[in-house]
Amino acid sequence: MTDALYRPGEVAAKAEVSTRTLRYYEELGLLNPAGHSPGGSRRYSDADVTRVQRIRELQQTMGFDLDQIGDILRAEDRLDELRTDYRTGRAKGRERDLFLEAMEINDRLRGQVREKQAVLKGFRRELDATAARYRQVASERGIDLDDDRP
Amino acid sequence: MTDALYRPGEVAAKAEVSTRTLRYYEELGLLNPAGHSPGGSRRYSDADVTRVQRIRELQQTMGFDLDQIGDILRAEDRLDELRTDYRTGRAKGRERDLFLEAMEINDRLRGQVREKQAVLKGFRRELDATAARYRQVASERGIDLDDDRP
DNA sequence: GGGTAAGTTGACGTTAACGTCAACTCCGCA
DNA sequence: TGCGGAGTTGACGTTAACGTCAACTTACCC
Repeated sequence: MTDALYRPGEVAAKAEVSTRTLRYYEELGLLNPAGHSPGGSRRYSDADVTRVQRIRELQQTMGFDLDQIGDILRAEDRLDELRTDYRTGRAKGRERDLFLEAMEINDRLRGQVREKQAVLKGFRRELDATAARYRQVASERGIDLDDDRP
Repeated sequence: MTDALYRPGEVAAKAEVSTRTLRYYEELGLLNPAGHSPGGSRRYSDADVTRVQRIRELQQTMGFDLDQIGDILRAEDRLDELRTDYRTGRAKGRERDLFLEAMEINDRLRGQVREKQAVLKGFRRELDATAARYRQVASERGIDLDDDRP
C-alpha cells in the first residue's frame, strides 16, 4: 500500500510527459490529482501515474484520441464503481443489472480492439508474404541473403 | 487491365474522402494523379484509388500520421522500383544488394506492426480477464447473465 | 528566513490535417 | 455554343493536443 504523493514534475518525468500535459488532461477531465498541498499545488498518487501512462498508451499505440480515451476511462471507472457498489452490498437487488452493464462496457471495448487487431493482422500478412516472395526469388537465383559478406 | 481514369469527385466518393484531401495528399507528395486532362484537370487511376484507401487505413486503424505514412509508401514504392530493376536485368551484379535493401525496408515495417500487435494483445488480455472475472463472480452468486428476462 | 527551484493561472502560439470560401476555368451535352 | 455542374489555385479558418511565455506564489534546504 504505497500512498506516496508526487509533485507534478516527478509525475511528468515518470510518465514522460510535460507538466502542461498533466494540467491539460485535468482540464479535459481525464485525470484528477489525488490531492493538493496546503498551498494549492497538485499532488499525484501512484494510481494517477499509471493512469497517465495508460492514457499515453491508448493514445500512441492504440490510436485513440483524447475524447475516445475519455470514454474508455469513464467506462473503466464505472466498472470500479459497480464493483464497489457490489462488494459493499449497496447493490441490493440490482446485482444482475450491474453485471450486465459492466459486461456491456467491456464488450464494447473488446469490439474496438478486435477491429484493430484484424486490420493489423491483414497488414502483417501482406508484409510476411512480401518477405517470403523475396526469400524465394533469392533462393531460386542462388543468392545468399543471410551471409554477411565483408 | 483496367486503365480507366477517374475525376477527382469520383475518387473522393470511392475512397470516402474530400477532393480537398486528395489535393492535400498530393501536396505532401503522397499521391500523384496518373494524368491530367488537356485542360489541366486531375485524372486518377485505379491504383491511385487504392493508394488513397491504403493511406486512410494506415492513418485510421494503424494510427500513423501522414509523415510516417509517407515513409511507408516511399519504402513500398522503392520495393517496386527494385523489383523492376531486377526484372529488367538493370540490376547487373547488384541483385544481392537490392534484395538486402528490400528486406530491410520490409523488416522495419514488420517491426512497427509487431509492436502495435503486442500492445493490442496485452490490452485485449486485460479485457478478457476482466470479463472472465465478472462471469465467475456472477456464477458464484447464481446470477444468470445470458438469460434475457422481461 | 531567505533564496532558488518548482508550481500556478492565463493567455497566446503552433502543427497536422484538413474545411471553407472566392474567383475563375474546364467539361460534357442539349 | 452555351450553360450548369465539376475542378483549379490561393488564401484563410478550424480543431486537437499540447508548447511557451509572463507574472506570481509555493515549496524545500541550508
